[in-house]
Amino acid sequence: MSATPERYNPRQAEPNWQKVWHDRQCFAASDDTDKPKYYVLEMFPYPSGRIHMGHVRNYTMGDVIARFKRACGYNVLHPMGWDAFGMPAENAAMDRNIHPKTWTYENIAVMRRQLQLMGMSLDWSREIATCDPNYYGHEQSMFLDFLEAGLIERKVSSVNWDPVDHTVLANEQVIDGRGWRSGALVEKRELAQWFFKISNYSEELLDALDNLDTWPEKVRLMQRNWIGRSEGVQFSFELEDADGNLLDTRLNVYTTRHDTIFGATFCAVSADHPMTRGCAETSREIADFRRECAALGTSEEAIERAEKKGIPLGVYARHPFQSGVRLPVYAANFVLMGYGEGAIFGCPGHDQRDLDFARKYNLDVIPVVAPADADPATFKIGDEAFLENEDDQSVMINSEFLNGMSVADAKEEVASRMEKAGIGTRRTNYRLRDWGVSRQRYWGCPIPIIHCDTCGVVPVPKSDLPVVLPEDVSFSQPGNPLERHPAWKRVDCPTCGKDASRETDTFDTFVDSSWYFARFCSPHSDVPVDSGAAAYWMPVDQYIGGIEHAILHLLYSRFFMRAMRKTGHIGMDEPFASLFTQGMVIHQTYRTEAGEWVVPTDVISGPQGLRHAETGEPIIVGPSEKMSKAKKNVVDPEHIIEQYGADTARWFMLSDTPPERDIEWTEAGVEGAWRFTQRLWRTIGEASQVAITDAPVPDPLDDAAMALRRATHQALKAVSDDISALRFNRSIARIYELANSLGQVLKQPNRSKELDWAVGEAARILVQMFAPMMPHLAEECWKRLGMPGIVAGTAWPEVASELLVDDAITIAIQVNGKRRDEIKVQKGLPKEEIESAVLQMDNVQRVLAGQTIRKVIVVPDRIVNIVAG
RNA sequence: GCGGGCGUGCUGGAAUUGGUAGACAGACCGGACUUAAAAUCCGUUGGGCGUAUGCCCGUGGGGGUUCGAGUCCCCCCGCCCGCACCA
Repeated sequence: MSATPERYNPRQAEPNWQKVWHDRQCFAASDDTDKPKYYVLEMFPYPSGRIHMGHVRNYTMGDVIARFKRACGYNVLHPMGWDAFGMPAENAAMDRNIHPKTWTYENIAVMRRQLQLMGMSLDWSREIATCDPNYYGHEQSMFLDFLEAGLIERKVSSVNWDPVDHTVLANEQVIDGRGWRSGALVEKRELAQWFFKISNYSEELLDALDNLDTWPEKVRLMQRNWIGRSEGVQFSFELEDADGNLLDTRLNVYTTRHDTIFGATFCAVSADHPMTRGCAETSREIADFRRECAALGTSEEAIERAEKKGIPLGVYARHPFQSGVRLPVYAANFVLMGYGEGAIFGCPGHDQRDLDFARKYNLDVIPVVAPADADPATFKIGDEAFLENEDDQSVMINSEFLNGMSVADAKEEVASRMEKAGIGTRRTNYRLRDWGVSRQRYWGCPIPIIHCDTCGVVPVPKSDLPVVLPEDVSFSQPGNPLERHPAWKRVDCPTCGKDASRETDTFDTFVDSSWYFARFCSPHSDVPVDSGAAAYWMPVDQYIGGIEHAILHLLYSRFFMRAMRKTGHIGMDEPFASLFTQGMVIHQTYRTEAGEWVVPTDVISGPQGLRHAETGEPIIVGPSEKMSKAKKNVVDPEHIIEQYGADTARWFMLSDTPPERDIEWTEAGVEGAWRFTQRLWRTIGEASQVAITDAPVPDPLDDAAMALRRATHQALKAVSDDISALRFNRSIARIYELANSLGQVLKQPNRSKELDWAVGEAARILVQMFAPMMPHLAEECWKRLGMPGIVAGTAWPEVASELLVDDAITIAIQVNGKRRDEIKVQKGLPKEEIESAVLQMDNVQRVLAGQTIRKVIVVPDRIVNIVAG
């Protein structure tokens, strides 16, 4: 890749233009509130070490939007920061004996430099890192405000506990019931933890989704399901013992299928239900069963997939409407304590889990809903529960006073009767649970709470904030270093002055990322968010990130805004006006015959197929998967930049594949992008030989000049629309088209003056159009064309709308739906005239020979379809 | 288990949202240039029949609605993702 004068050399050009942009402070967002604002934000990265291709894709998309909007006259905020707390830093500390802080800041330095190499138009003066006390101190202060506002509570919940590492494990860290690092059998353990009361906002968070109409439908649906609103009835059963004696406790259950009450044949309570706990004290079997359930883990998936099991508790529930009918009460592994009342009645005919359970324990299965055309006497349930479909005309059977009713009517009737009898109430229930934010870890934001033997839980006074993490910690022993720190924990109680101890739990890192976007508005303010700056910049106009954050991060952020509003920190509810979720970067996987993963740079193709570059072993190609260190199918962005330049990498990321889909990184694709940068350079070089003038449009224009102008402005319109809609792949196809047209014109000898004028216009607009994608090359080309200033400081060109419509258009002619010919007509020609012209055409006459015309459909400017037979 | 998504040439994808399927790109093959290679330029490429400017088939499979379906509806097949302490 030696630089000849003919070739564009990104290694020289890119650092040069990056310096120019920096010196001119092109990308610093001013707080000039007179200008219309545009806030574009990509999800900030975790500083894991080096940027990866996923970052390149994400940040390139955001940068295209930022540069485009800036050119369109907006005051653009495009900041960057670091989601800098989290477990990998602690893992590094344990594995490599490096302090989490050192590790994190070293990574930040590397990644900041790499992002700068990419030519991102970021406002670095606003950079924040969540592990900086200047950031997390404000987080602590908001926590105290939330606490005072009643948005936070402390309660006990169960976690996966690794008894060897003395740490809580994420579900994904539990593999076959054992801790991923220690291999120890994982226990369920009850811990007192802090919760944000997000469930206070269940209904609001759900309803407000309707207004987020520029979010992907998929994400809104995922959030709706996550919040999980259901309409049902909460009611209580009377309980009796084996001998039929009434007990003094009742069993509360929640159900959405109260219509099936006559099909109930058992009750089931969670293994963590107080009733089960009570029974476990006197029964060894029940205690064992509880232990078995605990080993299942806490994930809903594991619980639902597990074989349905239970154990009788020796008590019976009296049917509310059928005296003498009693239902055995089981503790069961598929009933979740966190949902509803942690207790259900089982109706095996109409719920698959209940049916599986009933079959296992030989319980009765009574069908109570049947298709309208079924015979109630013979309708039976086989291996599949009969579920009511939405449009089903099902009717109630075997249900006394409900017989013959629809499911909806039966629900209504049962709810009313229960309310009248005083045993139940209608209730809207949500699946959304409160957000547990306590983490028993070091590298996170300390929770600003003090525990005092006398005063109990005492908030740290705001004047004592921030509670700063101690740096002199060791990771040589398992467990949380804060727990065993000699001095940090000890503190005087702010209320009574006696010896007390600090909370040693830190926040879930989702707390850090739930408000960083608001902090970017005023990153140096001495309050969490400056209200004036936030009122101007918020909400984020375009948020871009991975689909993996579709639920938690986005839902927590939506909650946080509401909590911040309630405590006076911000004046709006929704953080992200528009959301875009981009796909992953994937790559083929390579293995040796022995099954070892091989990095792509070690694979060479030779006459005998793919071989290992060093050992010569044959290489087996596997499917394309998300780039991961584990499978070694990674390509290092910095390596690509060194080889081809940032513009080529950026261009490749935007070409061909729609941004929401997974993109496959291929060497051939990168080569193609590289060749195109060179082609643009040559084309612009040739165009620069033509005098570029700012003379007005020559009048009249010859046909060739007119055609090129049309192509230019049609491309400009399409590219503008496509960038606005984040359809980068389509805008790139249009740029190729214009580059092709311009290249063709430049090959023509003896061009007219008018055509050369159009060449100048096309070249100038072409450069501006690809500038958001390949900003360095664009600056170099701009200079070559002799244009004043820099592209980054130049307004987006205006579309000459009179050139967008061709006066003659080609429309297809179909006979019986099959295309037979086409006709070129004046745009807007009336139906009748099109019809008569078409019917006279030779091809049409030929195809129609001997047939009767039954109907002629003419859609002006679109199509003609002749129905004949 | 529950919930969601996707399926178009050899490949990535496009299709004005019901109106000429395959834009644009990659790859391959052929040609030009070159001592040669690279680069560049030109051309071919969904399948089948065929002398044809012609016909038939074709958007995972099957059925339906419609003058007209890649697009809308129903059923089926295949692949992928999420499921609350990874971030």
